Amino acid sequence: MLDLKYIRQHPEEVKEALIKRNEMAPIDEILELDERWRTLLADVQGLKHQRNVTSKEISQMKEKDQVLIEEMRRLGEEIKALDQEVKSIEEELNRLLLQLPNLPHPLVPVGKDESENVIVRQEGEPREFDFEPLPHWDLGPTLGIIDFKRGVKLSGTRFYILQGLGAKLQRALITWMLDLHTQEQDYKEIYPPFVVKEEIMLGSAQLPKFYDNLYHDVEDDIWLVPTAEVPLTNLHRDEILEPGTLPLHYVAYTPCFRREKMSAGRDVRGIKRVHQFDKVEMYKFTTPEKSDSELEAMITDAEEICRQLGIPYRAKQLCTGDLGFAAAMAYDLEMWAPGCGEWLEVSTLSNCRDFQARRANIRFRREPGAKPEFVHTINGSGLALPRTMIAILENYQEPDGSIVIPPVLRPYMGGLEKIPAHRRADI
RNA sequence: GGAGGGAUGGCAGAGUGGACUAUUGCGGCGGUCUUGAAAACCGCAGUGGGCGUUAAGCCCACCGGGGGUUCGAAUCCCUCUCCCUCCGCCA
Repeated sequence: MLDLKYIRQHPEEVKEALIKRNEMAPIDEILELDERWRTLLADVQGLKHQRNVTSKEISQMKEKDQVLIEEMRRLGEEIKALDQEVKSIEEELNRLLLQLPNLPHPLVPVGKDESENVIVRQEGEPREFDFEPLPHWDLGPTLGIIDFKRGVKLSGTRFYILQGLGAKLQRALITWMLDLHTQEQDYKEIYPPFVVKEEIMLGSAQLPKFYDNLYHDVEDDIWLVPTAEVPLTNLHRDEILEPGTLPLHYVAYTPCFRREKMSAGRDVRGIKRVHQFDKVEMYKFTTPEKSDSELEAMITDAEEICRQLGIPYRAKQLCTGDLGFAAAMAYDLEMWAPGCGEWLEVSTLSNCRDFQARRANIRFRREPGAKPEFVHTINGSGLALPRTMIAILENYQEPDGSIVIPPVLRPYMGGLEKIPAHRRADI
């Protein structure tokens, strides 16, 4: 959420920044409401002051003045009416503010859409194949490690089953990534709930805008997380962190649930875009002046996963037109997948600055007794599992159809070096 | 799921309609004393918002959330959430 006071004081700057994101923001409407709100608020506060003073006078009278009390009763009614009006303006104002995306960081390249993102780095040479590399949607079923049909049978389109060494490979990846982030890097592991309350979705800015993309249980009014970013953002909700607490680095493995209503018809084959997937997510709470460098550090941490897996990848800085709703600055990491022939987005790393902190009311003090300030928050995948699996299967495939297991994962696979090509007859 | 008890400031814990401008203790900050520290003593305190130039200052709101009664609510009523105890069920 943007700061209403900031919008009030810098309306033109806010408008221009949002135009860079291709946003039609109702800034004028907000300013108008704000004006009315402040006028009414001043009025009603004056009346309340009068009531407070007079009530005190009444309390000190030996003989109650019935005329005065009657007058106060009418004042009370007037206050109640005005209060309601103030509240309804606040609600409208809040509704509009919750729909405004974050302002782009001044250093973000201006661009209309993803075609204007900037490749900032590329590492690892795409492997030369002396045979035609297969896409994972062929490899998986042939190897007997992905079962699309039974996934659909159980849960419908865009669900799948991992089995045997496929399931084990994913589990190995999760454990290895968590170990890397917690042991070689400085993240604290969190096991959060996978369902959360509505206000938690509002706090990390999934709601109200992405309502269509979330699974919601109406009976208990509870929401399935689309990413661990949601519970992690809200870990310190409504807290004031004491001096010296920041930065905080967290990492969590969770399944992620997405309805993908907005992507109907896109990426329908394979496991690139599915309703349920696993992800290891990094998250940081920092001071405002450190958030830029902490984002850079997190990108390096995510790249380390790509590097150690030995998969060619590139880092892209997102232009203003492609930034996520809550992000002020963001980078994508993409792994090369030779089978389906595309760069797969395996991580988006974003600095949200104080946007989520303001929504979730997460603050810190610089010094004991100092005024609380909003923290900055940073999130990034490290990494999303299905796409990492795709990249491994497609990059490490052999002519005989087997898959070489990346060396870093072998200790997590019981020393296994290959997923063999032959499959068991009963599956 | 059933029955009962709770929620007050950083923490503990009083307060059952007007002196609450929330008692007190601990902790915190500043000071006095001291070579220094402790102790003792004195003083200051939270959060959000409006007005005001970004100052001084004035004002409003906040005792788990929301609503109500009243001239006036931490206090009375309704409702929701969460916590605790016991019972039932359960991996």
